[in-house]
Amino acid sequence: MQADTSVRETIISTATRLFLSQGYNQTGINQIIEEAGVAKASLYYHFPSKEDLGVAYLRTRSEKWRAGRDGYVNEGKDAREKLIRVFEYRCLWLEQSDYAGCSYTRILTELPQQGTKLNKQAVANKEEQRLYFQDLVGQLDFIPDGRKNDVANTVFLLFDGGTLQCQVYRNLQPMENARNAVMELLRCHTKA
Amino acid sequence: MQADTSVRETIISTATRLFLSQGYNQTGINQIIEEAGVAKASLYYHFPSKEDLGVAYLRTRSEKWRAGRDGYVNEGKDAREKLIRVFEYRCLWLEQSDYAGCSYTRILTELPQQGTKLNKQAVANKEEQRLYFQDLVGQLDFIPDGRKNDVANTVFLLFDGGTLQCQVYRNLQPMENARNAVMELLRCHTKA
DNA sequence: GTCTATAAGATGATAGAC
DNA sequence: GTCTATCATCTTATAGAC
Repeated sequence: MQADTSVRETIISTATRLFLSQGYNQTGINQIIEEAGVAKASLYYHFPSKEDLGVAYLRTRSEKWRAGRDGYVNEGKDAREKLIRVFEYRCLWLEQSDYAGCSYTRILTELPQQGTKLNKQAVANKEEQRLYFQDLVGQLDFIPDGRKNDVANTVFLLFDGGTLQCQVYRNLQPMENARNAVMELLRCHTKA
Repeated sequence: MQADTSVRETIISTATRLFLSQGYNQTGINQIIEEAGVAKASLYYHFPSKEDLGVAYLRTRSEKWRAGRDGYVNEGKDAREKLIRVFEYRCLWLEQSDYAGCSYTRILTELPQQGTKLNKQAVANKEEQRLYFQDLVGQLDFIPDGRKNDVANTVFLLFDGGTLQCQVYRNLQPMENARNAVMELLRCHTKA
């Protein structure tokens, strides 16, 4: 039981490192088992297929993101501060992964075929992200109810755009630009 | 000479269709030659490797994008109208490709290894995109010079975010949201 | 649960005829 | 320039011993 958990987690963490640095399709099962130091049949004992390992990878990644994000964000004293802090935590997150970008988006781009287990998992993770921003913007009482959807959409666009461009340019500037744009967006709305 | 051009273009257009719908890594040489109706050695006569075909694909895609964009955008009467029209043309473009997203971004995500011919081509294409927005925003005379970089960055973030989310959700709503956000961003700056 | 050895098929690429 | 036939390698996955 202890050994079981350990091997399984070793495989996931090795796969995570390789998927993030090389991409899912460019990482073969052989490289994963070699660098994890386990036998091929051990991997297939814990995961029926590479796709199932991919699903476990996305789920683990999502749990870690949400836990880290909530811990950091909830130190903000109100919804406005919390929203800004999501963008600041995203900078830490991107730095930690060496600018690997968004794992959900990357899987969706590498495996565009709809309906597969892995594609569906990635879509679900992106949807969780969208709803998180919608919820947070909903708590901004200085924004009229009729404008909240527009603001939430714009914030989500800036978040995705910033994440993508940090991946492309391999530095934090785009995410900082996105955070600044959100701050200005909220300022504009207090004026209106 | 005539036949040469024709076969080469058939290969590129077939590869384009498959790369956009399935992704680069998930499209094998065998499928390309089969659907293009040419022999394997013919493909390797025109392109030394799959990567070279990938570079030709990106270049062709970029030429087509810039030609279509400029034709549509230059009907706008001033820089402000032109900027909005980029986002409107992007909607047409995304619809035409069945929401395939940005070919440059997708290649960068599928082949993150820096320094390869294909990766460098994609980075160059994205840079052209960034400079295009910088140039257009630079022509907006109602924006103070000191703010132009910030505005251009935000516009570029919304463009990339919109393109990505249209790919994920397979509809035009995110790009329309992005266009609306740009319109509001420019309105805010005229007020300030 | 973990191992070694192997299978069946796909991959990118080449040789040599025409 | 285009073809057929072939190559070495890599891919995911499984069988069966321990």
